[in-house]
Amino acid sequence: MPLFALVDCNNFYVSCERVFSPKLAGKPVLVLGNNDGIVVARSNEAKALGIPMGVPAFKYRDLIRRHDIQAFSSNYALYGDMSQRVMETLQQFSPEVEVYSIDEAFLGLTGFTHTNLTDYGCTIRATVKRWTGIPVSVGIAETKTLAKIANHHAKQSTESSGVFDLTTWPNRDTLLAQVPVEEVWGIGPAHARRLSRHGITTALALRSADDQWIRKQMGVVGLRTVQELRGFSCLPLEQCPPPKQGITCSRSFGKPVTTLAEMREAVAVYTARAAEKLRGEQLAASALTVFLTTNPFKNEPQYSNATTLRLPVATDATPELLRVALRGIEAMYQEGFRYKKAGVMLLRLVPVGQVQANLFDRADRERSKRLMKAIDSVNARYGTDMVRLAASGLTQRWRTRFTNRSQAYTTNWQELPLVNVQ
DNA sequence: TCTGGGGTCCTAGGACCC
DNA sequence: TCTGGGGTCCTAGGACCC
Repeated sequence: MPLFALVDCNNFYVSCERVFSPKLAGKPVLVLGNNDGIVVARSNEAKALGIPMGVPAFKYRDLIRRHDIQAFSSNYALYGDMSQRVMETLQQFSPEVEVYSIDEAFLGLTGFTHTNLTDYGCTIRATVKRWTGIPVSVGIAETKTLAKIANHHAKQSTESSGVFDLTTWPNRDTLLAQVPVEEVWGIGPAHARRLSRHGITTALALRSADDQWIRKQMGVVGLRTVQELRGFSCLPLEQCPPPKQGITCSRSFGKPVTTLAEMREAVAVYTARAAEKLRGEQLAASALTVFLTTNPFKNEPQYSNATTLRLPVATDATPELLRVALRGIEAMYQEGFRYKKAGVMLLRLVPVGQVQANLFDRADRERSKRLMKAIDSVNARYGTDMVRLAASGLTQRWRTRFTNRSQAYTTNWQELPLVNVQ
């Protein structure tokens, strides 16, 4: 029988901040997303004060002040590095580890029959905490979907102390009856609404749903979820991540954009950023999508559009991608709207070494490769956008605001934490 | 003033092929 | 009155995830 553990970091971004600011322990803490706009992580204390996930921070400004809640800008350099430390620590506990997201990993425990799995989970938890400072929860079950539920239970219940083994739990049905259907992995708002209209409101009810009906309503994905709830594993461990299919860079604007000149600048900045990521992954793009949209939350004229364009030859050079992206945005841009967001997606990615040449290709690819390499290394050393194309403009407008970002404690020599020794 | 960003997979339908 | 069947590829849209 297959067996899985889901190891999930508790309030991950907040926990990363706390590792380097221990005085935040026990206090309400938030981490905010792009331009400090919305809440992307909350400590338990902040959850208890009633701050939901994903809400705009400005709506809770009074509450934040009243309870002296610490609100950090997000610091992805720090979170990415801390994540890597956690994932490396987990490697020793199983030969099969799937890094599922920045703060979660599935461990294959199939064959660990002579181990007390609850004890094992406690060892994992204690080791990760000691080595990285990050608290985690561990859920163990026969399928990934059930391991998710077990993990959720481990986090919520006080007596499970962060580890929960569903395989030895005597009254599974009682537990599944307490899990709302929308909390099941793979059931989003749309499915949850449809299911509840048919009286299916808990994980237990979903488990006993009719296969034909599920197949028709929710496709094969939904059917897999139901089978997984029944204990039949349909979702295997994916140990080597599949190659990336697309690279996106998009942003909401701090202030609405109302001119084509500004829109061109924004698109130029996003294209440059996406192209940088592309080169970092040693990939080239053969197609590109640009999109723009107005603010759907506002009661004003709405317009959104997207264009996909092909590159004659797959490329990773910013100037080439930029020419195409600007052509796309100019074709779509309509005067008279207040634009809220735009973005660029690089698609049909191929490894740089395997680019198919084109008979009519006139570009000097060697030269542009050297140019891109020079720009990337200058920017890596002296800071983002130190060197950039003129189309990106001279203002700082398109840079994300971080009013309260912590230091890159673990990835930048200039920002190492200092310790006073008496 | 202020409502995220970056992904994946599946399905249906159209175009096209023999 | 009769108007194929089977296959592939591509795209757009919808659903989900963290």
